[in-house]
Amino acid sequence: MRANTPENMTPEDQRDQHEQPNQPDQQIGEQKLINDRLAKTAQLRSRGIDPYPPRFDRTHTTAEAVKLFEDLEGASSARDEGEQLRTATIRVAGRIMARRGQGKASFIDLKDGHGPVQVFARQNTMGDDAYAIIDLLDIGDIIGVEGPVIRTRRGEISVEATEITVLTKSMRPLPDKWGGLQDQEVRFRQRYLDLITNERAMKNALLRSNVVRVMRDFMHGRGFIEVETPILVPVAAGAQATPFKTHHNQLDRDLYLRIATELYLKKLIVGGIERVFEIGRLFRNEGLDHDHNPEFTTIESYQAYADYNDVMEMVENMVAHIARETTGSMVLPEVEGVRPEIDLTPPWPRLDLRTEIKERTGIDFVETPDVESLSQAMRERGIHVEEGSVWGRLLDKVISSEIEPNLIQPHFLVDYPVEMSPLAKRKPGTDGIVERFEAFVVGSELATHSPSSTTRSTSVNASNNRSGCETSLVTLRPTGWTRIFWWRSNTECHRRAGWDSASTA
RNA sequence: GGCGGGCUAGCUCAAUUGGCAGAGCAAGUGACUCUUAAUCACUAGGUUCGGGGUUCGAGUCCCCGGCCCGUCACCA
Repeated sequence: MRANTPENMTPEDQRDQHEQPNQPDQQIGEQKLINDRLAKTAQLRSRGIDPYPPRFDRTHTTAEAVKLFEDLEGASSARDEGEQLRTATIRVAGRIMARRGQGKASFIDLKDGHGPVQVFARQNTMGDDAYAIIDLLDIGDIIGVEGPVIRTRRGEISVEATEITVLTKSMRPLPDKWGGLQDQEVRFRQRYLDLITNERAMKNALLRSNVVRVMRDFMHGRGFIEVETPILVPVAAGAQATPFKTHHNQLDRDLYLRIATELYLKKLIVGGIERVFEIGRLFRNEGLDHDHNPEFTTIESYQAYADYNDVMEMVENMVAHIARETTGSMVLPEVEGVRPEIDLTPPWPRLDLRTEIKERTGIDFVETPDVESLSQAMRERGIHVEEGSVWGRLLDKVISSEIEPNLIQPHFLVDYPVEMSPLAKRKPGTDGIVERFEAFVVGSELATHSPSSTTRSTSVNASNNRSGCETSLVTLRPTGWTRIFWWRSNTECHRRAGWDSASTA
């Protein structure tokens, strides 16, 4: 819009015009918005107001303020009709999310960590001088509000301001109050903006904290003790993944960031602890996408004298318990267009791997015992065959592309061929089958009890350095093990719908 | 790494066949003492991701580069 600009002016001419003395305040773009706020900050200071005071004595959260009024309303019932109810004076604090001027009155939507509350500010309530501060407020500022809680004529429970205190003057505009912040990169790199703007981001952060707390309680309730084991390790053992490498200067020695917690937990079992778990970060130097972050959190547990049936029982009960404790139900509601309702109620079906593959694809891995026959069967069904893959790797591809995406409701796949997990416990009475399971929910892997070193064979262990050679010195008891992946992405991960969308419940 | 989609005002998004770069929110000024996506009037705000090319004329077409998203592959 250049209504005042002659059509034949170049952009340079216009810029020159902007810099002329009669338009000294002309600013462009975002800088103008910031300068407006700097000017308001200066005005606050000139009135003797500190725009960044050191503390504020809050008496109520927004949620408590609303409840305070509701309790008063409930107690006074209908007999005080006609008289406006008014609580005692309280003080709330939060960020200005929106404001609506109405002549010599204003409404401010205030949000703190517990939710929103409306502030109702009137000039004849606050007085002319105190009300004047309204003009110096912007969306994004943090303010403290003192006054009683009332219900406005239109029914909104509001703090009726007698005094407003600027706690933090904000310099940059917030994202659109209605459209919010959409750019995923900005959301992840400026997480604070996402938390301010998108209610779901805040809910997810709180949900995650609850998930961890409940998970921890669950494990303690089952007699597991929690430990922390080394993250900087001389040998990155316990999984097949590329580790991050680092160096300790004083020792002049290369170290690795752990790729699993497995080895040290196993040592604790050897040492006599019977049930142990660790929640912590693992680091894997590999590609990243929405399902894979180089650093991610797992819980890993070991339970002496247990087998994979015991561990499956634990996993399904843990997950269902967490869902119930954090969302109120073991059934996660449908997310439109993303996934159907998910029922986590145990027990989850145990699917025999061989049977499942046969039913889904027609491939019987017992009848395709070598790379050639399995590759042939895969090609016939249009499954990508990566040249040079070993047999176990090929079968893993069949599972991940044909079985896993279909396991929307929670399931366990059990009893894997030994070629896929050469170090796992053999299943008694079978030929070439190991006691391995993987749990799947919403088409992706949730937990595993698998490949390495639940065996107690020293010879096998000694042959595989990365799977825990040190434990081969002392024999491991029969032990059940699991590793549960969750929130592999540090950032919000919409494809992990099982956890993520629980927050929308 | 392959293929596909995208990058325009602080934010969310338009722009027909290549023909004057727009709107809503946010911001500024004014009106309004019960609004809640407040309303009304006016104002300002642009290196259309970067570079090169074709053209009378490029947000639009071509080439090079960057970044984001999706997908397949890799990886687990």
